[in-house]
Formats: sequence, C-alpha cells, structure tokens
Amino acid sequence: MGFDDICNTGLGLGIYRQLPQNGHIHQQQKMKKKQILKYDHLLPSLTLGPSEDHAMTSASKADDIASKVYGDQASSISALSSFSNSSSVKKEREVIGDEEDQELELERVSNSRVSDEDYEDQGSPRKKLRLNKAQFATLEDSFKEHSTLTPKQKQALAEKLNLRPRQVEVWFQNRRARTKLKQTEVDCELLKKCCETLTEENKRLQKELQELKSLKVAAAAPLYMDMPAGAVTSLTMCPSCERICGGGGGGGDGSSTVPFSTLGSKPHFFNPFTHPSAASC
DNA sequence: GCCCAAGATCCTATTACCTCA
DNA sequence: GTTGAGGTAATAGGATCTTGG
Repeated sequence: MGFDDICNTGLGLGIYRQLPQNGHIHQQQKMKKKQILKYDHLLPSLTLGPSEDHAMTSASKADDIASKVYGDQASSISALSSFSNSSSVKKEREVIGDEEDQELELERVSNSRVSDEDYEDQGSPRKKLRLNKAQFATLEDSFKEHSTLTPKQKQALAEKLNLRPRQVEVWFQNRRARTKLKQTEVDCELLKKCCETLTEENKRLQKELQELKSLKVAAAAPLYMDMPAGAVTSLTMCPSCERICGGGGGGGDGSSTVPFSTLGSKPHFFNPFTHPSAASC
C-alpha cells in the first residue's frame, strides 16, 4: 500500500469551508430585507422605482431611470458629462488620501453615480472608484461585525460613506470573495504540510517495515523456535512505542504486549492532525 | 396546495481600471 | 515614458430563495 492509497482511503483532503452566511441565516436576512423593502418609502433617501442594482445593470438603464433611482442626485448624474472627461479621472487619482478634499470627493461620488448606458453613450471607459481610508475603515469594521448586510445596513452605510448602496453591496461581495480566497490559500498550505507529514510518516513506516521483516527473519529461529508458526508470522511492532507485540490476542508471553495486539490484523494509521505525536498506544 | 414569474441577493468568474516598481 | 504585475471596483451570468398571482 502506497501513500496514495492511504490518502485516498483514510484522509479527506477537501478544502471546502462552510461560510456562515449560508443557509438559514441567509434566508433570515432575505426575510428582513423583504420586510424592510415594504417600507422603503419611509427611508429618507430612498426613491420609488427599480432597485439600484437593476438600474445599473439591466437593459433599461436610461437616464430617466437613473434619475428615478437616485432622486435628488439625478442632477449630478445628468451633469456627469464631466465624467467622460479624462481630466476628471486624473483629478480623482490625485485626491485619494486621508485628507481628501470634500468637494472633490463629493464630485467624485456624484460622478460615480453613472449608469452603464452613460458609459456606452459617451464612449468613456469604466471608471473605478477608489475608497478613501475612512470609507475603507468603516466598511472593514462593518464587515468584521457581519460579512453580509441587510438592506437597512447597506443603506445606512451608503449614506454614511456617501456611496451608492450598490457600491457598498459590491464591496461586501468582493470582500467576501477575498476572505474566501485567503482562507483557501491557508487551507492549501495546511494541506501541503499535511501531505509532507504523511509522506514522512509513510517513509518511516516503510523503513520500519523493512527492519521488522529483517528482524523477524533473524530472530524467529532462536526466540520462537517452540512457538506455533502463526504466532511468529503475527509479530508486529508499534510504530510509536516501538514495542514488539505478539499477534492473536496476546499469545505466549503477551501480557506485556497486549496493548498493541490488534496491529497485526488491522491497518493502523495515524492522523498527524488529530495525533500530532503519531499517537501513543 | 401547486405552479410560475418576478424580484432580490448571493457566489463565481471575469473584465477593466489604477497604482507602483 | 513604457510596461508588466498586483490589487480591486465593477460587471455578467447562474443559482437559490421568497413572494404574489
């Protein structure tokens, strides 16, 4: 039996990790969302019409829809011809930082409230928002509390950070993806180490097996000359305590070697994670 | 109660922008 | 000034669930 056999039969090397936002928690959040949406009109900055999500992505994203979606910010949208101006993009690059000028920030945010159709109509490239440190810190803090957002939380964050709810949503999606990717990398490293440990363990066991075989041949005649053949062939050694044990439930002078009496009949593998010290008898 | 369409959100993969060495 | 790599916002598509007809 080789190492591959051991891995295939005795170890689950999957790296999947269940994320907490799955399952019923997710559904509860959706339920909350539905309840909240019923009263969207009561929220200060919400408007009637399609969600910001669809206003940004569906085929019907026209300027009039954008104005419905973003309400009082429609003027910013309609005035975003400046957005297609490369100079405004350059300006944005310069203002990112701790003490970002508030007016420029507001302009930047307003410019970011542009529908895809606006990009297409004006042939301008997709603009990329850069969060400033304060926005980033707030989002991070919120993410630490809960990796998913209720619509209410999303709206509140968006208002607090002067971002679109859709941007907050996207940020959380990407943040979850990054977290999962990091965790996958960690798991991968862990599995590599596991593989190395098992390889070493396998080598060690193979070596011990060879030693035991030679020992059995050399010692069988003088030590077990009077013993039945079956007792001799079941001679085993515990890989951890390295005591020689007789097979068949402790035959002969098995009183001192009984703890390892089952090794001869059953595979005896050690999980390096559950038994870091290769386990003891 | 069952079926179906619509709506919302999620995840995953990918694209595209931006910064930096 | 150019370029390639890396980070990340944004987009697209599919899956899942709830809700209402």
